[in-house]
This record gives sequence, C-alpha cells and structure tokens, in this order.
Amino acid sequence: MESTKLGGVIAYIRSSGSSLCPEACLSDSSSSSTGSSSNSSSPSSSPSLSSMPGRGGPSKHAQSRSPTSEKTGAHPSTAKSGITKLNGMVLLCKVCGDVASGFHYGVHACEGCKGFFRRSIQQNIQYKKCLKAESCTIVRINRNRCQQCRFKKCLSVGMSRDAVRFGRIPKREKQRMLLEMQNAMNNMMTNSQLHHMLHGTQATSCPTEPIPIPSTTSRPSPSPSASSSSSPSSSASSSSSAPSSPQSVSADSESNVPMDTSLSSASSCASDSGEEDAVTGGNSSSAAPQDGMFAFEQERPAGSPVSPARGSPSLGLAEQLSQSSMEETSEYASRCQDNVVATSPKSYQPVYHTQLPQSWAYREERTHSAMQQQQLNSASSGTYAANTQSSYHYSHSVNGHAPPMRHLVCPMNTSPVVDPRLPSHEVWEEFSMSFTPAVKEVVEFAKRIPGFQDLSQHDQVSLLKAGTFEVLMVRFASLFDINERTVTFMSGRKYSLEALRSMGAGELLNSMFEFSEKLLSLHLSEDEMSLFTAVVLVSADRSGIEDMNSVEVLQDNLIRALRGLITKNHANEAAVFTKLLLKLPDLRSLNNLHSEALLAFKVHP
Amino acid sequence: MESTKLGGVIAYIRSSGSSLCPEACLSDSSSSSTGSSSNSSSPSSSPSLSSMPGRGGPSKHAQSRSPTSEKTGAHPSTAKSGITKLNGMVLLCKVCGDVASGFHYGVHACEGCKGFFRRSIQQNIQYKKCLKAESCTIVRINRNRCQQCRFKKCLSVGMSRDAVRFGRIPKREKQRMLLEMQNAMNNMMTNSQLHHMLHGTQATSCPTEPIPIPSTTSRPSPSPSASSSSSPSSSASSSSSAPSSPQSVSADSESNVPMDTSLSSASSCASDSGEEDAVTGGNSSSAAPQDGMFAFEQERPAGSPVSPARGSPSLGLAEQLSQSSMEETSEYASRCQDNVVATSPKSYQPVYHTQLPQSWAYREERTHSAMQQQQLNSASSGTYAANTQSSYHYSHSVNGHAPPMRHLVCPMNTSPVVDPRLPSHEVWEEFSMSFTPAVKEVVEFAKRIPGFQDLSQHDQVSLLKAGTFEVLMVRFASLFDINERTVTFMSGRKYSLEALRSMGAGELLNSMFEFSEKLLSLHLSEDEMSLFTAVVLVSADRSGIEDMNSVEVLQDNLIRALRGLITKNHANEAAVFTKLLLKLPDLRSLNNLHSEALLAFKVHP
DNA sequence: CAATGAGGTCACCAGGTCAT
DNA sequence: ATGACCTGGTGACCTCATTG
Repeated sequence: MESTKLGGVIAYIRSSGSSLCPEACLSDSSSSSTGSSSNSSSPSSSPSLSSMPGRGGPSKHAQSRSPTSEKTGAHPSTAKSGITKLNGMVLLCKVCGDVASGFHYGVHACEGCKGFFRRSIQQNIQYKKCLKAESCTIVRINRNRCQQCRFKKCLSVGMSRDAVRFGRIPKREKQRMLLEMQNAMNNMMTNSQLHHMLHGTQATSCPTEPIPIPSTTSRPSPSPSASSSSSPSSSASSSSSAPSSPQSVSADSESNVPMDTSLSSASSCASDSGEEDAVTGGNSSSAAPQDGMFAFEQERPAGSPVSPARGSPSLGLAEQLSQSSMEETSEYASRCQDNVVATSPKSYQPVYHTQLPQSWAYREERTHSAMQQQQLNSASSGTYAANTQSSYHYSHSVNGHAPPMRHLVCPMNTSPVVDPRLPSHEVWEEFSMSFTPAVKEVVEFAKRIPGFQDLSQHDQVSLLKAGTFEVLMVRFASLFDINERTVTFMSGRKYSLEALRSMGAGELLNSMFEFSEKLLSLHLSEDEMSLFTAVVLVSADRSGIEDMNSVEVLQDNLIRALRGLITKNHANEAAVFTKLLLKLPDLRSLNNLHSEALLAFKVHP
Repeated sequence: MESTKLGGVIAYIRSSGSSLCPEACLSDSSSSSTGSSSNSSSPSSSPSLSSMPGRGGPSKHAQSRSPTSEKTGAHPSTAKSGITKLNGMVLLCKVCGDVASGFHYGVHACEGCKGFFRRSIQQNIQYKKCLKAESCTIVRINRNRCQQCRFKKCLSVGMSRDAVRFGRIPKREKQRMLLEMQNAMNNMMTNSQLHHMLHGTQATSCPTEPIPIPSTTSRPSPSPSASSSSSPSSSASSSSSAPSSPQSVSADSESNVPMDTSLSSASSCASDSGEEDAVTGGNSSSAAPQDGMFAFEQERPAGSPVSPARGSPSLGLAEQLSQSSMEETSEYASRCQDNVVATSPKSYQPVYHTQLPQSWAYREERTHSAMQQQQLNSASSGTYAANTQSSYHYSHSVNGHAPPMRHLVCPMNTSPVVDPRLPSHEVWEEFSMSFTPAVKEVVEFAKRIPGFQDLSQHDQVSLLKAGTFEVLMVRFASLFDINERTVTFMSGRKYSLEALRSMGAGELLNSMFEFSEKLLSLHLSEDEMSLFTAVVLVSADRSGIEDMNSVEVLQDNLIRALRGLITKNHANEAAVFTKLLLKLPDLRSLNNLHSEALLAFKVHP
C-alpha cells in the first residue's frame, strides 16, 4: 500500500517532474497559437501527477478485467490490469508516451495510438496535411492535434501490420526487457541527494546545481522535432543506455515515502551504497547540548525572540527531500526514451516521485495541465530562501490583489499569488533552487545535533524526510504575526489572515496560525527553540526507522537537555515543558494537513 | 475549502431517490459474475432520470438524440440525454453553472461555454476590456455580458486544449468522481449521529433509527430492479437494511473523512442544531478526576492490566462518527451556490457507500466492483463488538488460511480474512452494527470525562471525530501481544505478526505493534490508562475546534491529574510522564497512517 | 490452457454548422 | 456572436483469434 497511497496502478509515471516530460508542453491555450511551436517549454508535471485518473496524468487503464485472481504482488513480471508492466515498471507508448497497453503492431503502444494506427491502415486514410512543419512532437496531450504527424510517428517508431506478434511473450524476450529496465532503474535511484547533503563532501554546493541534468524544464529539446525516424529501433526498444550522463550520480533521492507519514519506509533503498564521503564529523553520542550549540546557522536579526520574515534564512518545504526525484526521472525518461518506465507501486525501488513535494496551500480543483503545472511549481517558488539568495524574486509579478485565478497560498512564497504568465519552466527552476537552501539548512542543523550523526545514515535520512516540514514550521512560526493576524511573505509584504483565507488557504493556514501563536506564547529563548527543534526532528514519524532504539535514546537525551534548560529559565517549568511536548502532536497534525492538502492538490489541481 | 474541492458540480437530480447509488450498489452484489456481466447489469437508475424536472432555470436539453443505443442503463454514470450525469447527479458547467453537456477541454462545461472557449482559442480572440472590475461573476444568465471575464473564468477553471480527453470515461475516473462527490456530500453532512449519541436522549437508543432517512442506503440493497418508481427512497433502501437486526442502528456509517485530519472540519454543518435533548448531565468543570472515575464501562476481565480480546467491549473504527444524516447535505447543497448544487426535489441524499468505513489494513490494488464492495464492507465487519452483541458471528465463514483473495487485515475484525461469499449487504449490515457499540463506548467514555460535557457540543463532536481512532488504539493496545508477536482477533484466534504482514497489512500493523509495545512497557494502571485515554481524546487534532481555549483548559486539567497519578505510582515519574506525552505524536501518526491506508483503499480498492 | 494482441464497439468529445 | 446539433473522430473495454 504504501506508495500506492495515491495512485495505485499506474503509478507514477510522471516523468518529469522537472522538465522532462515531453508532454505537457505545448499548450497554446488560447492566444498565441504560435506558442505551440515552443511547445516544449512547460515543465510539465501535471501529467505527472499521474496517479489519479484524473485528467492530468497519463491516461487511465486500470480495469481489472479478468475476474480471476491475480494478486499482483506476487509475480513481479506481470500485473493484471490493462497496462503492461514489467516487474512493476510501466511501459510507455512509443508514439506518445502515454501508458502502453501492450505490444501493438510491433511496438509498445497505448490504446489510443493502437486504435489510431489500426484505423489508419484499415481505411487507408489520407490525413490532411500538417499545418505546421510536419514535424509535430507527438505526446499524449497533443496527439490528436495533427493526425498526419501522429501517423508518421507511428510508422517511424516501427508500427506495422507486419510486425504484429501474437500469443504470449517469449520468455526470452521478457527476460531481456526486464534486465534492461532494471539497469535503467538502478541508475536513477537511491537517495543519493540527501545522502550527499548529509554525508557528502560539502553541503555548501547547491545540490541541484551541479547536476548535469539541465533539469528542469529545458529538456524537451532533444526529442522535439524529427525525433521520429531516428529509432525505429528494434521492436523491443529499450535503449536504456544512458546517452551521456557522465556523472549520473546525483540526483535522485527517490524517496517515495511521503514526507511524514512515510508509509513505505525506506527499506527499499537498501542499496544506499552509492557514495559516502567522510565528513562524519564525530560527535560523541553524549547529548546534553550546550547553549546554542547547534542552532540554525543563520542568525536571526536578534531583537525579539524570533524576528519575523526578513532576515530569516531560507525556508521551504523540504521540497528537495523528495523532489530530486524528478530530475532523475526525467533523466531516465530521456534516457530510455522510448518506453520509459515508471514503476509501479510495490516494485522495487521506489522511484516514483509520487512524492509530494511539500509545499503549502492550494485549493480549487481544476485542472489544466499547462497552467496547473505552472502553478504547482510556483506554489512554493520563491520562498524565503530568496532572502538568502537574492537572485530570486517574483515580486515583480505580484500584483496587489489576487487574480481571479487559482491561488496557491503559501506563506513561504514571495506572495500568495503568482503570475500565471511566467513561463513555467522558469518558475520550476527557481522553485527547485529556492528550496535547496531551506532543506540544506535543516540538514545542516541536524548534523549539528549532538548524536544525530551517530544514527545510521538510513535513519538520519528517514528522520529528515519525515521531520523537515515540522522543523521548518517551528522555525518559521514567527512569520505569523499573531497580533496583527498577518503573515509575512517572502516579498516582505504582509497579508491579513482573512485575506489569505478568502483566497483559499483556509484550514491549513489557520492551523499554522494557531500553532505559531501557541508556540510563541511560551516565549522560549533561542537556545530553547533550537533544542526543541532538535527534539522535533528526532521525534519525527518513525515508520521506517531501522534502529528505533538509538533514535529513542537520542530523543531522550535531547528531551532531558531541553527540560534542563527550561527549568533553568522558566519559573513554571513543568507547565512550559509539558506544553512544549504537547506541541509535537500538533506539529504532526499540521504536517498531515499539509500533506493532505498537497495530495488533494495533486489529485485535483 | 474542502467541500468545494470537488468540483462542484454536482446537482442532484435523481428523482427517484430510492436506492440511490445505483452504481455502486448493485454492481457489487453480483459478485460472482464479476467481470463482464457487470456491464449490462445495472438496472437502474439512469432511466429514471428522465423524469428530470426541468428545473427551472437551466437551459433546455432533453433531447436524447440518439435513437439507438440507450442501453445505457448499464452505465450508471451517465445517462443519455445531452446532459452529463453521474449517479443521478447532474454535472454543472464549471464556468457558468448551467447544465454541463460533457467534459470539454478538461472541465465539465455546457455547450455554450464549450463553444465560446473553442472560438476563443481557435481565433485567438482578444476580447475587449471588461467594463467593470474584471471580476464579473459568470453565471448562466449573464455569461454573455462580458466576454473578457467569461474567458478568464474559462481559463481559471482549467479549460485548456491540453486537457481534452477523448474516448470514453475510464471506469476508474468515474469511480473516483463518485467518490469525490460522496466525500463532498459527506463532509457537508453533519455529524448528527455523533451528536445524537452525545446529546441525544439516551445513548442507548440507536441514533440513526429515529432518523427518517433510511440513509444507509448505501447498501447494496435489494433495490436493484424496479426500485425506481416506487418510492422515495425510504422504503426501498431502508427496508433492505436490517432485515432482522433488531436495532437497525448504525446502518450506514458513512464516514469518509479520514478520522483525524479532518480537513474540512465540520464547519459546513453550521447548523448542527438538529436535535438536542437534555442529558447534558452537568459536571462541573473541575477536572481532576478520581481514580477510575471515568474508565470505560465494560470491565476488562481483570487479571493482567489489559486483557486481550474476549471480554473486551466492542471495538471498531469510529466509523459512525462521521456519518450522518444526509439531510443536511441537501440542505447544504441547495444552500451553496457555486457549482454544486441543486438537487432535485426529493432527493434525499446521496448516500453512496463509498464511504469508507474505517477499517484497517488492506492492500493490493486491484479493483473490481463486485468484489470490492463486498470486501470493503466486510473489511471491518464483525468486530469485537460482536462480543457484546452475541448475535453476530462470522467465524463460521472464516477459515484457517487466507484465501487467494484480497485481504483486509484488521485486528479489530474477527479474522484477518473474510469470506467473500457472504452477500455484501449482509456483511455491510453486520459491519455497521458491529461498530456502533465501539463508537458508543468511546462516546460514553468521553461523557464521563469531567468537563468534557462542558465543551460546546460542536467541539465535543469534533474531538470525538478526530480522536476516536486514537482512543481505540490506546484501549486496544493489549490486543497486540508483544512477546508472542501475535495479534488476537475478535474471533479469539491469534495471528502472528509475520503472517499478517505477509497478507498485506505491513506498515500500519507494524506501527501499531510498536506503539502497543511501548505503551504497555510503561505498565500503567487502569486508572492511569483511563486518564491517559482522556488526555488523548482532548488532545485530538484541533482543526475545527471552536473554543480552543476551553479544550486546552480541560486538557491541562487532565494532564495535571495524570501527572499526579503517575507521580504517585511510579518512581521515575518524570520519565514515564514524558514518555506518555511522547505517545501522542505517535498516535497522531498512527491515525494518519490509518487514514491514508483507508484512503488508498478507497481509491484503489 | 493462459497469456496476449487484433479488431470491434460505442461512450464521449473537438469542431463545424446554422438558425437565432 | 451564440449555442443546440451534427459529424468525424477517439480510445476504454471487450471479444476472439493466435501462440507458447
């Protein structure tokens, strides 16, 4: 169930996250039809959300026609439903990239392209000439826009009546495909990114940056135009070989464990192996921390216990923790161009990105690939992080009043509203980068917690995955101004709670407000806050923790230290301490609320 | 926000009321035939629609153009005529609210808006500026008043060329939509049932009973065939209900809101009003409880701190908490403008069963209406409750080893497996009934908590909704035998953790086990457990609480009392106390895990 | 047999039409 | 310009033939 949480069968195909996904692109909504040409641009995603049958994602499929048994899990190699899977990986249509329903006319293709090709040849239809350059890129979303090009693509990928293959798949071939896919998969997985941050050489470098993958966005380029003829390739396809990717390394952290309530646990990524640099700077496990010993690096402006906004270090939604996955995905996708893959739930490694990036609000159910993606991205773009990295600013696109469009209210954004006109790829890029510092900060903070690094790397990662949101929530409680009932956005602009609420950021925002209020009312000193934050982190949801005991011991030590500190500073220590502990379940709820909202957003963007 | 989440869109037309959810219901019952048959089967509904009242306003439609076909009956989801319906509900145009003619450019839209949007993008028209504030509300009657705003609205609701969907609606999606609608409906419905339990005359009487609405409906009821004409719902469905069951009680139990993280909160049901009887037995607000003062009524067999299974009172998943009458829904529907909407005359309410009973584990993603329904039901059937109500027993249907079918592992069940052959309605019935006692017990327990009844009724309900699962988890921690690593099911049979896990109840079960282990290791006395349980309840997720302060005060008192008690009984009081508090976030996570699993189950049964 | 794909079917939708 | 209708697809599912 785990990963499945959201979608099930189809599983995350979403290639892209970032850029990749060929689809999505072109939109053209309205106006500048020309736009189409650009087609590639949008980062896509939306489709990615796949899972849900909803429009966004790849098509559907899922029936389950055969009455018979089939307990999926069992045989890795094939699953039931209409979609063709290979060991948990979903095959994609060679023509349009949608989920393939089988091997049709010599190629893995979706029902749509299969039918289209059948009709084409049966009736020997002569499609009318392409209006453009006869080189339209064919992807799920636009496959119906130019029949001529679609047919051409069909032929180019090798569809032919002569290529039909009846009967069951020869074992040999199956085996071979499997191998190829696994190879491809292996290249993309693991949590190396987080791993890097934690145990890598230097946290300093921005994780996403070094990655060769142009990531985001850009990607469409390769395939665009004529791709066609290129690879009729062998039927089977899989040219899994990685074109270039020199380093390949990085990237991916495929967590798929939903940030907090990690259902699936990270177990899967057994092979964390990968690289591990030293740096384990050793702290003895003794816990009792010194004052300020491991506070967040960036200092708060001083002054009030917690000063608001400006000056705060980056902030984000732990996005990257899960995010990176997208890149790889994309990489992978492009790599095994044709039939990519995506893995389905219980398969191997996780990889999906199902993950939901932790971002904040949303609402409204519409859908709309082009826009939606864009907005999804922008949802968390421009976070406070921008303060740190002055380069990002969306402010210019922000206008005073909320546009009638969909809102994505997230205090960590520059503003509660985003200019929908921004090219989505740009938004996405900024988005990724702007979160890096936030996550990095949390990771660095974690590393400074005495004893944290003594946990197994797996558990360190698990705790971070599960707890980053909570840590950030505590850290940025001060963004919520209780008295004025406003939230300061990264742009420096303040919005009243009411205004935001009217924009759709109801419940979650409300709860965050309440939480902040209560937390701040305890008037903790910075040290206490840091210690509390540490407690929050090690108290994160434990599903998936390997060495529970160690975590508990650490938590115990931290709590003892916290208690000591509080006893020293507060008269009513017992009360304060208890209240603080009671914040933990609140944080957990908040985390869930957030995840749910995100999920809802994904499902009904 | 939530409520709307769905898209609005719905309107009830379904005149015939009766059984209601045609689709779901009947489909399943057919069980055996499974597959193909399903198709044609449905008797129902659609035809009836004809009656469609032309509602006053909306445009016309009514044609039924195609002479042919009309076999439709089969497909529940949409009926023939030009308008799109889903299970009796008419979909409305997301742009203007008129009756939608289908899913155009990614959203449900009417012919008018569809055409308008098409023209707009095809010709890349630049409409002239809005004369007002560029924020005209677009509704059917004035949609032609301002083109700019209309187009803007089109975009904002998500219309896009990229979102088009061809071909027939995937079953999956259809199902999902249904679910969403139900959810939406459910959310709006209130918690009248809980309300009844809390403030109703006597907890003894069954809540639903008095309610006119046969509700339940959901059930597979007999309705099938002719149902239509007959009567307004009531008759039909209700009858079906408990044939024998003395206490029709529970009946439906439609909960669906994930117990805890209730996003929508009860807000919608502002008018909780309904009935309120006295019984508010007044307790002064003084909290400090006496020993055992408000322990669960049913006594444990004595002996070990907590004895397993047998003897335990009913247990269930707080299912009923969320359920409620459908009446309000309708009320809500009519009230809320936006999309939603309009319900047809007698519409009683929706009622589907989609609901997911809060049950425990599951897994495997296949689908299959027939079976699925049945199993869904049985999922939580036969709970410990059976002990109390000796009349229910599934044991007979339980066989030692797991059948090849899908499993629904829930320790609260009689067994981890259920006989799929049981007629679903029966299962459902038993299911409902068996949970009633559990919830009732929790409610009664809550009422005995000093001060609880002094909270507003709304808040009492909210806390119970959010916390019942957690309370039950604490209460039944003893079902998990740590040493033997087994779980005792209601049938008295024990299952090893490994066996269960292999059946698919992985993570959740694991976490429950761990939780139980930790909790039991504290060796609390019964009184302490009761007090702790009380703390758990008042510490439930607070989104939606009106008078936060009162809840906090109460929590505070309870915690103080708990602390006192612990201090008295334990040497290492501080440690025990702290550990206890740290169980709260764990419970929250468990609750979420459970909700997620449930959700996943709903989505991919 | 059982897996698996070609074809067929028909629910559904983008677009085009044309009376209003 | 609008929107009720029509037409020409499209593609989710199903049936049936083919093959290991």
